This record gives sequence, C-alpha cells and structure tokens, in this order.
Amino acid sequence: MVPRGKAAPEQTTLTPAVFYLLLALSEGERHGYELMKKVTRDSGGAVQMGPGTLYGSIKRMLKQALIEETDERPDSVLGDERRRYYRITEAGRTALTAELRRFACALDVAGARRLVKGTVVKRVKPATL
Amino acid sequence: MVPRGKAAPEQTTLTPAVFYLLLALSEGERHGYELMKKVTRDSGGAVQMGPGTLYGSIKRMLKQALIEETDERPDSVLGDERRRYYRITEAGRTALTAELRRFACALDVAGARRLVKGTVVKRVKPATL
DNA sequence: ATCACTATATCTGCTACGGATATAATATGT
DNA sequence: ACATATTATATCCGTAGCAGATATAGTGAT
Repeated sequence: MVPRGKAAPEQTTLTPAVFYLLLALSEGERHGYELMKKVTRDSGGAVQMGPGTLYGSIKRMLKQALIEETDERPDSVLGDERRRYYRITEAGRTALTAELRRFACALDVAGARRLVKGTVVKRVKPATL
Repeated sequence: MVPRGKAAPEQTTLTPAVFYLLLALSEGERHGYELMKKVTRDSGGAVQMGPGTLYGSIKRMLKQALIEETDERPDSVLGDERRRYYRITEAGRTALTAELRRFACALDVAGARRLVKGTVVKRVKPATL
C-alpha cells in the first residue's frame, strides 16, 4: 500500500508481482523467464505474469535493492548465454517475511469471523508443533 | 493482479485497500469513516487508509457490485445524518474468501520453505480441530 | 463560540500492472 | 539443412489504483 512514491513509517504492503517474485527467489537464484513460469505455478494461477510485469518488476526491485543480479551463472550446465540470474537480498527477505506476517494476521482476523470454510488456518507456536 | 482493465480466466487478486474493506464489512454493515479507521486497526497499521483511497475504492467496489449501499441506517441511535452505510454482497464474499485462500496457499508454500520464523502457520482440516 | 473530530467527496500526480511488440538465441521436428 | 516453436530478455503505452491535498460541513466538547 504505502510505497506509492512516498516513504512509510515502517509497514508496507507488497504488490502481488513483487511478493511472488521474492517468494520464488527465496528458494535460490533464478533467471527471469524461470521466475515468470514459477510465479504462475506457485500462485495457483492467481498471478499470471507476462513479460511486461516481470521485467518491469525486476527493474524496480533492483532499484529498491530487494534483489540483486549475480555475477556468475549458478548452473555449470553452461545453458543459455542470455540468461540473467537474480538473488534475494536481506532487505528482500525482510520485506517478504513482513508480507507473510501480514497474510497470517489477516487470516487470523478472518478466522475469528469464520470466513474460511473448508480449511481452517491456525497459527501455532513452533514449540507446540 | 489480473483485473487491471481486462478479464481474467477465473482467479484474481484484490488490492490491499479492497481486501481490507471487504474484511471489515464481513462483520456487518459499516459506514465509510468507520471503515477507514477499522482497516488501519485490523491490518496492524500496514494499511493506513486516507479519504482518497477510501472513497475511491468504495466507488469502484459499488460499480463492481462487491458492496452495496443500504437503504435504511442500521443503528437506531439515529446518529449522524451524513453517514452512508454499506454491506458486502455475495460477489464480495466470494472475492474475499478467494483472496484468503490465496494467502493461505502462499503461506503454505512459504511454510514449506521455512520462511516464517517465530510463528508457524499450519493448515488443518476442521474435523481435526 | 471556538475548536477538534467526524464524515463525505473530488482532484491530481505518481506508480504499477499487463498486453502488445520486438529481437534474438536455443531447441525440436522433418 | 531448414523451418518452426520455445526460451529469454527488453521496451512502450494505455488503464487503473493509490495517496496526499484540498474542500465542505455537521457533530461534540470546553
């Protein structure tokens, strides 16, 4: 929400595109095209990312230092020379976990109102697991 | 995500503003100013809604039939004559629960990658609760 | 009566999304 | 060997949403 040009006190919300890109990169280094397909998959089709959103988002995320480009290509396969690989930064991880916390909080509120039918989401302390 | 002018196959993502407004209205009928404050509260400060976002979003949501204005004012207190009350529609409930499912799904993916430290989110069937 | 708060509404700049389009390398099929 | 599909990156532009500023006015408290 807040980061629409101006600075926020602390909290912010990520756009779906940025969120799913960070989530995809949380597994490891990936290149653009790979991310585009992965995001569509692990959003369950909710986010169908085209090249415009993908490379536009990457550019913005680089500028905000949420991600950074890797110097060397990770796979020794020597695959495609065109590929550009990215990795998530500490700032990126922070933003990602903050967003996940926001989701969990929203589900808590909704859970109290018994909105989620079918499956119930419950937050539990790691010790009790 | 998808509804930026064009139609989507099925899935869509809500903007934070729309999501929190629907969540607030899931409890019952509310008027604009009330919603503005409530959203800030139950987003934990992540979404600080100003009048621009509020009334702009309300207008869009009415057009999309996610909410509708009530004819009579719900409280018999006869409070403020200026108040305009809104209620969530069936379409609104559908959109809200779809978004909540998306959150739960994202947390599942993140949970598998052990990203959420501190608290762990677990999805359980209602029967096992 | 003054002032803060409640309550609604519009305008405008900035940003993000998303489809279209372009380009070229790589892989596959015949 | 050649054609085609897929992979991969990149930019442009129209549409739409957010967020602050601004305006207006009723309500409540001191």
